[in-house]
Amino acid sequence: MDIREIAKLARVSTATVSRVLNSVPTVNPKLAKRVLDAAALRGYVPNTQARALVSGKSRTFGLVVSEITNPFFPQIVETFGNLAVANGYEMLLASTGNDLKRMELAVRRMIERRVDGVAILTFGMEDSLLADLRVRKVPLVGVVVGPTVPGVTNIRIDYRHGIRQAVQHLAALRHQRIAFITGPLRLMSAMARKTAFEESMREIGLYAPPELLVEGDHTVEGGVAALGRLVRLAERPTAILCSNDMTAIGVIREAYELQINVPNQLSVVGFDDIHLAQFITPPLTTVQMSQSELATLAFQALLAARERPAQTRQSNECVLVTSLVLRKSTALVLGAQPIPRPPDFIS
Amino acid sequence: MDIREIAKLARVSTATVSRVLNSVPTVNPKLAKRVLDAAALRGYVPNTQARALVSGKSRTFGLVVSEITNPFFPQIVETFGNLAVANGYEMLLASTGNDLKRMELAVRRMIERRVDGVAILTFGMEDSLLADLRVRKVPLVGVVVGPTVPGVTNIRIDYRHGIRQAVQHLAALRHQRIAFITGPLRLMSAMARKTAFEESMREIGLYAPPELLVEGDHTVEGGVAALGRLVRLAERPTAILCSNDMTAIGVIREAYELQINVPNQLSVVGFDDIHLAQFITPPLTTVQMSQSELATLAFQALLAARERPAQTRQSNECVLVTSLVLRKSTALVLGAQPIPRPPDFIS
DNA sequence: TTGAAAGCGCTAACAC
DNA sequence: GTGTTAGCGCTTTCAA
Repeated sequence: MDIREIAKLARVSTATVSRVLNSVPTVNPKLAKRVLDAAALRGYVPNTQARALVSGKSRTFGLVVSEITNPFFPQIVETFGNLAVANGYEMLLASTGNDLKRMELAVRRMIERRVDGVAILTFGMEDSLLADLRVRKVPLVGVVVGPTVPGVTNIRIDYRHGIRQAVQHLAALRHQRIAFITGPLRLMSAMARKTAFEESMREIGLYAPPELLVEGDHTVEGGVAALGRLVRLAERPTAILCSNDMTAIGVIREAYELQINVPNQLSVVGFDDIHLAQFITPPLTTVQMSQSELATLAFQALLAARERPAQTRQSNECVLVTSLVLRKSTALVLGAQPIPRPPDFIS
Repeated sequence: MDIREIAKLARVSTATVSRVLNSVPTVNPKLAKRVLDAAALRGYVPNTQARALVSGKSRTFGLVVSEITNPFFPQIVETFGNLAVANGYEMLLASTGNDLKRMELAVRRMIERRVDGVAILTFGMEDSLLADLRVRKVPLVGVVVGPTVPGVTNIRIDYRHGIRQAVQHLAALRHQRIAFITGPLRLMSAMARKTAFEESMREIGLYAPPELLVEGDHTVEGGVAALGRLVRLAERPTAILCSNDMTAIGVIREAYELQINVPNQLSVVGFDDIHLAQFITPPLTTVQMSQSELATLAFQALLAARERPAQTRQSNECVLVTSLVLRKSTALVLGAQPIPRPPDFIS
């Protein structure tokens, strides 16, 4: 069944059917109704491939993430996908696992399917991803940590804001020995978080000795291992800030194993605020980086690029702010004396 | 850049280029090399829409799930997506939230993009999903709980096997008051799990009184609420089997809140074995329903349907078995006397 | 305002 | 074994 069949049934030309289906306003309402009725009668659905072929637009956006099974990403996929559908687009999903081969495969798929734009939300716009897509003038948006990437919409994450809040929150609870468990330091995003931590500490006159900066890998297992190392220290930390929530979950799990009470003997703060963070025991205090906001920023940038000619697209930049969410995994440092209440002003 | 440009560069016809690119074996290797070189030189990538248009196959499979943010599904999406790519397909993802409107939208999208098959992994092949796709002879595969659905590949889940193992495991730990927290009972899958529980109990001469069967909703919050109700009982259960892992996580969280030790004062068993189950505290004993196996079964069925003409496709059925995974959230019932060791045979 | 017809990039039947 | 060519289903000039 095709447009010709509907045209014949409605006794108009295929051009008119096409116009009606694309809401071209200059069509006689009488004819339009005939077309719509015919289409409904036959259950006609236009063929997207034919449309794409002639229009040169696939109405598909690519979304590149690190790993769908990483709890950080499903919310992004969900939001991006919903926005896509709401705007008549489809989403081409690629999960690269930060692996070069898979990145190249992802790019190849995007090009084959002629996507109208690609959002790279792997927290590092790897060159292997960019080069081919650039040549083909595919609109690009991605998360940036270092210098602004030219010819691309940059979503800059303000790690500092949330991490500073976390550090100051811990300091307010009288913590001084605050450890930081990093992510894999080859990832720019992990590096940026670590740097933000160090700067935030320095800012309030605290010092994080090297033994309190331990490298994790953004997995639960990594958190488990990292706590294992930290408790062997002569002087243990009283609080731990983690580079992501999965790490924090690992820390809490291992603390339980080691009979260390969280938050009373050890305060733990995560990063990301994945959905699950509020449901672990105790509910995790963490720095929120809104996944839905990130996905929305990325999608909007792609949608905007659609209208604009390629040369007008100078690299613009937007910022995603992070901020602390207080839950139950932090407490006053053990043995801290409450400051005595001053005599009441009135009585 | 198109096939003609490559043809000209390689001094052959477009037909030959097409043959080379599709690995038709009867092409002169000399010419083939010229074509491949030309394509590589120009970075030529065939246009999938044009291919789809002429071949009538989009090389896209639809995947319908309930909710990507439900931790059960990302692994399915991952596996299905990887298999798709490995076989030259793309995945069209739809998340319906068991909502009628969204289901219909999903079907519409699938039809518009002319998918070559649809896997419905929402644990209930809703009629609103099936009708339209059937009319258009789209190969279908789905999870079935009740009677076999005709004209579709049915993946039947053997809930009984795993749940029976769970019940017998608890019984072996001397539990007699075993509660079951169900999912939303309008879902056939939740109903099937509940039934499997009741039958497994009866089978070993245990009885689950109505007050020990409480309705949850497959969320963490639901688990929290359900435990709240169970602890108010005059005679509390000593073990709880949950209809899914999220519920179990909720139970464990609330137990912590109520100072009930899991597993020593309360044994908890989940269902699904989501990735996270092994990382909560204590690691969750649960009934595994392999997500990757499910996705693989679904994908293979779609791939197989591709070769077969529509009428040959009588509804075939395959089974996915569930089975208990032992971790740390269950223990001997409190106060159970160990059975005294008999005098040693030798001494 | 509507229709006729060209053509998007590719595959496959047919001819050589 | 290779080339010529007719479409796949649609949009979009252009002419009426």
